[in-house]
Amino acid sequence: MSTTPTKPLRIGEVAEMLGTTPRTIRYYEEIGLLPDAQEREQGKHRCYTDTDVERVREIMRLRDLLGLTLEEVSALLEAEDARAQLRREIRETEDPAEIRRILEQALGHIANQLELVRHRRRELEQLESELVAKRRSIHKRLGELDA
Amino acid sequence: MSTTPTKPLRIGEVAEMLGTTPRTIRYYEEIGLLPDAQEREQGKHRCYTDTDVERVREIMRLRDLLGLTLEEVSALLEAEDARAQLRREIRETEDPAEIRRILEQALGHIANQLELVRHRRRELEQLESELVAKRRSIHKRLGELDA
DNA sequence: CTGCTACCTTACGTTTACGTAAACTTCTGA
DNA sequence: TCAGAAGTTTACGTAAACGTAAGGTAGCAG
Repeated sequence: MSTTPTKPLRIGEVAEMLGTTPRTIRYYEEIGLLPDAQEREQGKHRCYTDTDVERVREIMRLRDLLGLTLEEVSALLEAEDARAQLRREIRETEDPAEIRRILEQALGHIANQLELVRHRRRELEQLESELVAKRRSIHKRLGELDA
Repeated sequence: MSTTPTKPLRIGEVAEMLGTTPRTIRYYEEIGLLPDAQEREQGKHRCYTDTDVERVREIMRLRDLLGLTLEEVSALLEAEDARAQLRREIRETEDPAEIRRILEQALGHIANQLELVRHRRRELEQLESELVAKRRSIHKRLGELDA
């Protein structure tokens, strides 16, 4: 997945890629949504991998599409965190029971997200069909106007 | 306003029906999203018809599902406003050309809303399928763990 | 080395969408 | 009629999610 050693990105580049601002990314780091990348020394420039970029994109998507607060996003993203942790632990041939526990936990978090997403989608579909009905009604009246 | 003479509701009832607060409804009125119902005299209680309730519900839905600001909602709801205006004008057997103009305008606003809704829905579906993929991947790894 | 640009930290400012409090009034059931 | 619940106006408060400005630094091109 992240096995491709891509050139590290600076905060401005990441921001532009995602249609946001450096301030927003720093803010996410500030509130703990993003890890202080690469144990940076004070004053040094932040640099990001494309895995980091994906995480920011995911944050913004959950925020926008589900209308979650950043705190709620933080809770939901525990699944990603668990998977990341898993990748680290797997390298050390960890106890299979522990691996199973982590996987099952991630599964639970993903189920939560899916529930939210599907609920939202149903609501949107409802709204969409109401709009279509309205449009049809108007078209009908326009037709009657011609008669 | 509506043809069914339902018992007028007070602000607290409306709020509870919609899972919100009186303050929110007053706020919507304050910023012009809701008309100051029924040319109320200073200090008298507000009262609402079920048409009014529907409007508030619609506002909240657009706000939540599409993530719009109240100002943006206001712009989108011009379609409803046009339809309401239409109903008034139709009673006075207005010029058919004018009616057609209003209808076509409402049609445009509804098309706007539909575009927004559909775009959102597609994004949600994308997110949903990614989640399903992740889940499948985890299940697969759990299966391998058993082997 | 020099200069320029993007970045860093700190800290206060801003907008949206209400929450909350106070002092008073309108309604409604007994 | 009258008490108490619910409503009204006015006005200040607030939380989330950044924006913005100031004063200094890192990093790279030449």
